[in-house]
Amino acid sequence: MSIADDFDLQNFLPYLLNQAAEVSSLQFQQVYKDRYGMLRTEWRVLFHLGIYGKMTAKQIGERSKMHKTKISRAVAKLAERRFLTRHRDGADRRLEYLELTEAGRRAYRDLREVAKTHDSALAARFSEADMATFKRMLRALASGAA
Amino acid sequence: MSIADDFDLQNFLPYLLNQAAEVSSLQFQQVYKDRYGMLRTEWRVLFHLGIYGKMTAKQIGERSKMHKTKISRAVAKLAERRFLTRHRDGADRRLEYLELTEAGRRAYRDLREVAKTHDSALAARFSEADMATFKRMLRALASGAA
DNA sequence: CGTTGTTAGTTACAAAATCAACTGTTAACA
DNA sequence: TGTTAACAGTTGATTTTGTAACTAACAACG
Repeated sequence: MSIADDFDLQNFLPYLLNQAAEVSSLQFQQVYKDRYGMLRTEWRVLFHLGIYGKMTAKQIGERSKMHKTKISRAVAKLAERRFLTRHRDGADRRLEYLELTEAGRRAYRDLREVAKTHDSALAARFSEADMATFKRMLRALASGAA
Repeated sequence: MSIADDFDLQNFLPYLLNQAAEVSSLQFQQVYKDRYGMLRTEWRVLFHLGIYGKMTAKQIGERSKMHKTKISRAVAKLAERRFLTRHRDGADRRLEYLELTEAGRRAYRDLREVAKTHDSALAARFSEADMATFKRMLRALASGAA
């Protein structure tokens, strides 16, 4: 096996996907990190609330597939920084509705524009048809179903 | 922004890539974790040595783009478990050549087969043409160049 | 030589992710 | 009701990662 093994890491999908994901996340990461001191989990929660409006931690978990402890901690930090507020449900007091404050909405709108620009820059490197195929396949892989 | 924001996370490339990468890594992760107690960094180092034969930590870093501290720790664990050996270069004693032991080669060959099977299963879900486009785009994104 | 800079790799400390156990609440049903 | 199970969310302990500073070795050049 020493020299010239026939297996190629650059063709192994999980490896390749991870490398592409890492590289493409980096630029955007610098923005939310430098500008708002956020973590990946935090901008994700922010975006979910920005896009869908008021929702519970549980619902965010279902949509994002993030583990509830990550969400709990991200929510705590966003609340601490006054980007969101929490209200208990009157009927079922286990539930807590999360909603962005005005500051949170401002941050969301700002980052959304950065995301759109970033996405366009990436998309511009490929044809529209290729990009459509690409996203369709990513969604299929992300959804998992064998 | 509350309801029906026009931005869609499912179209935002860094997010989508991360989700696809996470899902597609999971099955393989379970194998190297359960079967050999390895971490992601560890199987990567193992594969580099399995594919390319004897090389230094620096060279692994150049090929994999992993940070040298990750590699250092992965190498330490693999050495501890007798999957690889280290020899100092006689001429330049800063360099350390890493090489798989027989046990390391066995683990590599085993995991390589799992990887191949896993990869085929993923590939089988798409046409060959789509898969070629997909990998070409992933490589372009991974290589970074704007 | 000897000083300064560079390189390969490691270690120490802080930040973050993961897993399990926990609190407080509602639901089910004998 | 009372007891047990299920659920939303939090907390704590452990593991893993990331950042910086470090050690040991070589190189360049006065």
